[in-house]
Amino acid sequence: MNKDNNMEQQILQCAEELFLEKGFSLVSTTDIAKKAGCNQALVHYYFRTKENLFQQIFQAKFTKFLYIFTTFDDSDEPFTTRLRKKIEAHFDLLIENRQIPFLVINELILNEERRSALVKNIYNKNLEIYRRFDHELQEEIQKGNIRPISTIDLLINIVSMNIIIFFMLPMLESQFNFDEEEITEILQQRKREVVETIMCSIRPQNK
Amino acid sequence: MNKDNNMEQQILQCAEELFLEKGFSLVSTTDIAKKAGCNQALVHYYFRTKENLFQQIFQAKFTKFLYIFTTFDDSDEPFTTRLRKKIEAHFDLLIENRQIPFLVINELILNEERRSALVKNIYNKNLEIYRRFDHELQEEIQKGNIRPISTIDLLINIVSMNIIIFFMLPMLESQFNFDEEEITEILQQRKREVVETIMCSIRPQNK
DNA sequence: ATTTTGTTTAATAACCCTATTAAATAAATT
DNA sequence: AATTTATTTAATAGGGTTATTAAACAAAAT
Repeated sequence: MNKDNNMEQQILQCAEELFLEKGFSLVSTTDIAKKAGCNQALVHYYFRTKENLFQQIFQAKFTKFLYIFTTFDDSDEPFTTRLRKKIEAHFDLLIENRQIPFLVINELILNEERRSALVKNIYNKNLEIYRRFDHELQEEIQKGNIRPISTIDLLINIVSMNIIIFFMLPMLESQFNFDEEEITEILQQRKREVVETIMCSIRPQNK
Repeated sequence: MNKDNNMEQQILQCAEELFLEKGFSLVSTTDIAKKAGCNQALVHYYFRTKENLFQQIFQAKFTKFLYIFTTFDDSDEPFTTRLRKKIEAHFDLLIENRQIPFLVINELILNEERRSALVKNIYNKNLEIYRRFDHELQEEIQKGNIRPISTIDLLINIVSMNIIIFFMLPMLESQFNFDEEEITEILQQRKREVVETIMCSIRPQNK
């Protein structure tokens, strides 16, 4: 409703918030219109279908969700230092977008078509990055700096431990009544613990 | 529709399958009736409301989901052996109920009332078990057998790594076309990896 | 100033949803 | 056999949903 911020943007913005909160199916175009302050038909005028609108939002969120698979730091710091930073960066990204894990898991499980489209997309785009990481990791294992582990298992471990706390946030907020400050602290602590757990878990056996 | 298996059971059974597959809101009482082979009104006759029907199913699933929080093995094996077994038992339970993680996460995030009711219930029922586990773990840490870690972080790590693969199953099945046998193998391998990761992650620093 | 284009709304078609009602059928009890 | 009770169905109220349409309004271009 800002003067040069047009209604199309407003709708997109409101839809994003609602979808993140409740997922695709629990948000109606009427809800979106109400929040954006416009007529329900306008949502369809700009985006034609609800599915369309959702796609535009979901794609970007999914990339963030898989950050750990889709970025590569080629500075000359040691591997473990870079890995640690990558885990932290992923976690920080999720802190800024706390509902992403819920949205992604939810829609990916529920909607076969979405799954199919996204997986292919991401897979093709990031294969090269994955290969470089894979190569580096297996080299470190060869050198005996890291215990043997498959690249995919390690990445899955990281993603899983990074996202889990965000599934628990609604509980911490509404059941245990933590306030925003406490939640921030819990998240920071959890981040440290994930990094610690991962780093410990890849130490070679004989060291 | 079996002769002594009455329709009430049939409805419950079908509802369970559908809820596990799609969650509460994407399953209608009409869907349930169709699957059970009866009139839609009958679902309401036996269970009055859809919410009611769902509750009966969800409660049991939730307990399984938190198995790791709600069981205690007091055999005289060493702590780490029992921990390993507990992780495996939890994972095996999820193998038998693969959609539980999705259902639980989904409904717990979406529905404040469900959350509230269940959390209190579980919390009260299992506080004693949690305390015993906590006591044992911290004792092992004192003895230097395990690196310092909070009990809750350890349990969260286990749950998170145990459940994540079940979020990925739909993708493995429909996108990468793994068949049932391959999935079984993937799950077994993932179980081993989780156990390995956890056991490695709690080794004391100096060993 | 008027036409053209873009934005927004009210109205509505064509669904699907839960829950209830009364009526029909089947089973159990007297 | 007749009556009571339990099971099942058809019909429907009252609500919500997406998407489209035609009409109203505003802005830009001629």
